[in-house]
Amino acid sequence: MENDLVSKSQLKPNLEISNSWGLDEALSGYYDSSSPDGAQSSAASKNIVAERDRRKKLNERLFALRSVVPNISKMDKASIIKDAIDYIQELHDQERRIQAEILELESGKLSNNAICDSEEEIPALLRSKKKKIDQTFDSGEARASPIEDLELGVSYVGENTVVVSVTCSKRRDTMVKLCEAFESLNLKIITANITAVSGKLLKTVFVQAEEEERDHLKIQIETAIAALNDRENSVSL
Amino acid sequence: MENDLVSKSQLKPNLEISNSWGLDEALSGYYDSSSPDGAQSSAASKNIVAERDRRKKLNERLFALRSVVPNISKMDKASIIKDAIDYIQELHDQERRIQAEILELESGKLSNNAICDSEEEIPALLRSKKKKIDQTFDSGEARASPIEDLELGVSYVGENTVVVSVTCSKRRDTMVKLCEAFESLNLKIITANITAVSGKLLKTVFVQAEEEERDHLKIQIETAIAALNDRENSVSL
DNA sequence: CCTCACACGTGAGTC
DNA sequence: TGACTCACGTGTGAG
Repeated sequence: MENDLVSKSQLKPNLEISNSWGLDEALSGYYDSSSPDGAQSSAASKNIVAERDRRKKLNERLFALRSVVPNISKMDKASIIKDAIDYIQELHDQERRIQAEILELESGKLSNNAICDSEEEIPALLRSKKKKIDQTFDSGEARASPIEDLELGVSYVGENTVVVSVTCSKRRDTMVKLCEAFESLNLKIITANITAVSGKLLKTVFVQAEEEERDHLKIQIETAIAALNDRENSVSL
Repeated sequence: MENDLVSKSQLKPNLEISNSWGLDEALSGYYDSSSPDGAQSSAASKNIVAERDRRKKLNERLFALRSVVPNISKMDKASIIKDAIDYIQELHDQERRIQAEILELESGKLSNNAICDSEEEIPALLRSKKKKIDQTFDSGEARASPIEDLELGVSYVGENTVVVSVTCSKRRDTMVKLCEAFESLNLKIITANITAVSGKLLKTVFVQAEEEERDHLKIQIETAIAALNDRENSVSL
């Protein structure tokens, strides 16, 4: 029997959930309502059908969520949520950049329009990814970055724990930016510590993660920091 | 017994962001694989623990989803997803309008005459949009979470050094806000350290200052943090 | 065989 | 009280 309404039957955006199993009716009328245990089972069956209903509603919502997120990698229940989270964060990022751009366009009104290269901002995340990569590459050479002399170490130390250590030179708001970068990643942070001493800034974060996530984590962090640098460049505060 | 991770936080608006829940996991009992019932229970317990793990992961994801959505009405599992859907759609709408606006601004930039003097250039569209952007942007990634359970200690320790220690509960972006508060004061910071552990946040700052400046410094810091909270509050619709 | 993801029924807890 | 949500353990089917 199909226990699963999400994986196979609803591969397309067709939203007909409908109950592929009609068992609920049979279950409710199955027991005798006159006997005392019948009353019990009646209450129980109500609970059952209510719970079933709740579960169905939750699934409907879940895959309604999937339908508003553009690129869903896997049909996995957890992956759907994860993709939604990533998508929202990307939208947030875009929003940030766009807002900066608008601010510039508004208050700037200067003849210099070099930064806004008339590239449409909203094409979607498919291109935004490309853009991000480009930005990362670009800011790799840019020396005007707010975060300088960056050194990033990501190592697995056992017990599902990855230790991330960052050192960079301390400038104004560097601390803030680093914190922002890490907060934006929604990691499972066990403990974090950041300390500034003699012009340097050291940050150590214990993250709960598998060993296999290490490389991905590192790339994530690099990207987040690069995005910060890029944001800084485009805003040119 | 604790059967649930949400109900407690559901009662009060107090939200534990980081995984206050993910502590227990070390239970993995090994049975002898040679004995038949041992194999049985081993398989069963494996299944159990796997399922439990899956459920936990799903909850974490769900809850991470909640953390990236600004205004969550109810802590309900289904409501979280619903709010996320609404929020994504809202962002989509906004994106669309902003794109139109940027196009308009760019095209108008060439034939500009009186720009940006006021909002007249962008009739009413920008106003609503702008408000929304500010709102979203101001709250950073997500919800408005003021700095709670604040404890502030300022003491002179000799050698022209004042030690400031702050403890508060860790919410989303609390770290960022605290750093912002301190950066805004332009203190002569000798060394600073901030660490997050088990839902709490501890910050220690060594400031070069005279003993007489102590009280003033304390008031300054209190004011800065209060200003952060106020700024957060003023976003309310 | 075993892992993964799921739906299910049930008891416990809340308002 | 009953109408809700939730976590749990279990059975099942796909890969």
